[in-house]
Amino acid sequence: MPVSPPSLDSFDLAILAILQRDNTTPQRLIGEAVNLSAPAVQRRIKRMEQTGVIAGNVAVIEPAAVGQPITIFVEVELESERAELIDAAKRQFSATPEVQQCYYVTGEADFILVITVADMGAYEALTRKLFFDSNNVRKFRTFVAMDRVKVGLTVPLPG
Amino acid sequence: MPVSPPSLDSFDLAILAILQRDNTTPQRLIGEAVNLSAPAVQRRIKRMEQTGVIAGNVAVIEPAAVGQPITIFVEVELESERAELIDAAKRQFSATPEVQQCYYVTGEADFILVITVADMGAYEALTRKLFFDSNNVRKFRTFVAMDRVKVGLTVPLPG
DNA sequence: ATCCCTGGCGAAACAAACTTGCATTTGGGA
DNA sequence: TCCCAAATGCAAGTTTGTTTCGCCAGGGAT
Repeated sequence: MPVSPPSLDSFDLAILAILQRDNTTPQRLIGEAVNLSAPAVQRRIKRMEQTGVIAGNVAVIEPAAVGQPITIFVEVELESERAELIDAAKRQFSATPEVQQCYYVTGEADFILVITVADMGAYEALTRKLFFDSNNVRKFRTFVAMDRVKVGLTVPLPG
Repeated sequence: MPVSPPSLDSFDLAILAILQRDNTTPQRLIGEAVNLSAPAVQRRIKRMEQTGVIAGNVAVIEPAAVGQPITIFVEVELESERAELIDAAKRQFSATPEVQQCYYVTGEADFILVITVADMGAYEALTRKLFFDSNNVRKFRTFVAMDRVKVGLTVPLPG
């Protein structure tokens, strides 16, 4: 929830570059890296958290280690694009834990989903629940990930 | 870098569920939530970090706040699928900062990319660099995200 | 030009969380 | 039953993060 129009200077960007790689970095070290005192770093981080520049602080879990070794992409095309039905789909996808990411897109598809499952049986069950039972899905295309070459939420930062 | 075959019990899973939502949660509170002492929580976290169950701890940055408001999906199809050329593509995509995520997939495409850019001009320049100059890209399909409905790396946890 | 006010910074005191060592308990196997 | 290994809880020590304070620079009004 953004609070005010943030304007980031090069200090903020340098701090973000460190935090999006490892947010357990001590503020003292961040300060040394960007030439600022630790309290100044702390103030900037707090402000960026309040203004929503920093959306969250999370641990990244290896899916394979918790029994979800398969990552699948799905392009979903709806029958009807009525706003009401779009919203219903958004809500359903958001509420499904196996749906790790969901984007509403332009182009030949309406949604793109990133799904994490234990095995293909689980995926098959999920497709039935999400797509066949929906009555508003015209078709969907499945891409199974053989290699998670690059994974993350890292954003390129200017400077 | 996994060290040993990890086996997670329900305590570990409960801890992970908390950390992948907010890894700044004090260990004392985690302990209260899962009925364990703070040091026990700390030991388990450390072990999961060493065994690679926890792949990292990162701050999530709002792309729009740092001048990268556009998210784009790209399906890439190569001319040749020789292993050597596949590897070259993996390396190039990995090394490109705008490529936030890259997966090597089965199906009608070879790669799926998640790209973050400032504007469509930047995307156009990137396509030229990544695809047209490559001489190994048969075609690619672009999907521009209108709504990032659900974003994250959260993994569904049993229990 | 001076005064005042606002915002940011650095230094130090303070509080909280993290880490470590040790005794105890629990569970399995001989 | 006895013993050993692993994990837990407790308590102390250490690091980290947080707050408070005073200082300095920039802007606007008098």
